Amino acid sequence: MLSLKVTALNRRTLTHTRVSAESYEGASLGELEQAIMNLLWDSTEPLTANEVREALAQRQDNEPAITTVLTVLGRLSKKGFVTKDSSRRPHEFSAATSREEHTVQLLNDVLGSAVDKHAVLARFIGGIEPSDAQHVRHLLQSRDS
Amino acid sequence: MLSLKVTALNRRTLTHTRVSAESYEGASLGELEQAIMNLLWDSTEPLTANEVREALAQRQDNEPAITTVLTVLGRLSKKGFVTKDSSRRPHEFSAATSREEHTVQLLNDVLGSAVDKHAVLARFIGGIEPSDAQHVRHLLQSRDS
DNA sequence: CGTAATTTCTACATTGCGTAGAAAATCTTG
DNA sequence: CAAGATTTTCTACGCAATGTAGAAATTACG
Repeated sequence: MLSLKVTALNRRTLTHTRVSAESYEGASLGELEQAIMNLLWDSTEPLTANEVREALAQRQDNEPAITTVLTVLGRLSKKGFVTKDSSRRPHEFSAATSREEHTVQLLNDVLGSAVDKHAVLARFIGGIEPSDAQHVRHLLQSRDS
Repeated sequence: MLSLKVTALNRRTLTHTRVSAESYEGASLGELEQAIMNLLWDSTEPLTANEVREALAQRQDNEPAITTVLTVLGRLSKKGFVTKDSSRRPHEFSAATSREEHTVQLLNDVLGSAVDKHAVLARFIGGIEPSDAQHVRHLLQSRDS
């Protein structure tokens, strides 16, 4: 997505124009970013920076400074993963998309990058657990047909 | 490098349960890394660094210095994506796994990181193209028949 | 208004990748 | 075998992303 256009410029700009290649990388998050997204996904309500911070501490991870939490939340906002409600006083943050949607996005990005989609699907389907296979069968039945 | 030791100490402080969606990040490659992997995947024979370099030039991409190619090949080796045959004089490099295997690995990593696998599969299957759905149907039939 | 909470701004350290020169190892050839 | 050519390793830089947080600005509250 974002990465593709820059690639073209890369030829001229030449050296030192670092670009994250694969589209699914754009969706890959750092450790703290991921941890925070998990909190937001797990919460039905939006969370404030302080609530996030406390939740992180509770989880026995580290307890980052509140500014750290805000910085990361800001970056996640900029990336479109988080929505910020600045109208409320302690600003409230929530996940922009559901966890499943996000995961599906990753799956589609990966599959979309496949040269031979059929071959990939073949191996993928061939390798999933029986219960999952059964599940997929049902899904396909109740799909469009 | 000096930094390595320090890094280890810092890591200890930050230690997270590096489980979650971490794994597929290890499989994400930079632009040049990806380009080189594609060359190796496209080639039936192992390639030398110079062959890789020339192929990159041919593809109208840039023509990196041979040392650059070797550096990247070395990194890919270290990551396990590339196998190096040092017994032959210009060392020969080949992809450690097939492109499909690699893609499937990515898919499984993503799916493995899913909290609610069924929900993810539901959305995923629900969203694929009809032709792919058909393909998956066939795959499932001939699966554990 | 003044203090406390909150948010933004700025900045530093580390890491991964693209990049490649310098130096070392190895090969080729006369 | 020596000297040049080729190949490989070592070292290092620039830059972007991320984790980290202090300083400063903003806003809320008594």
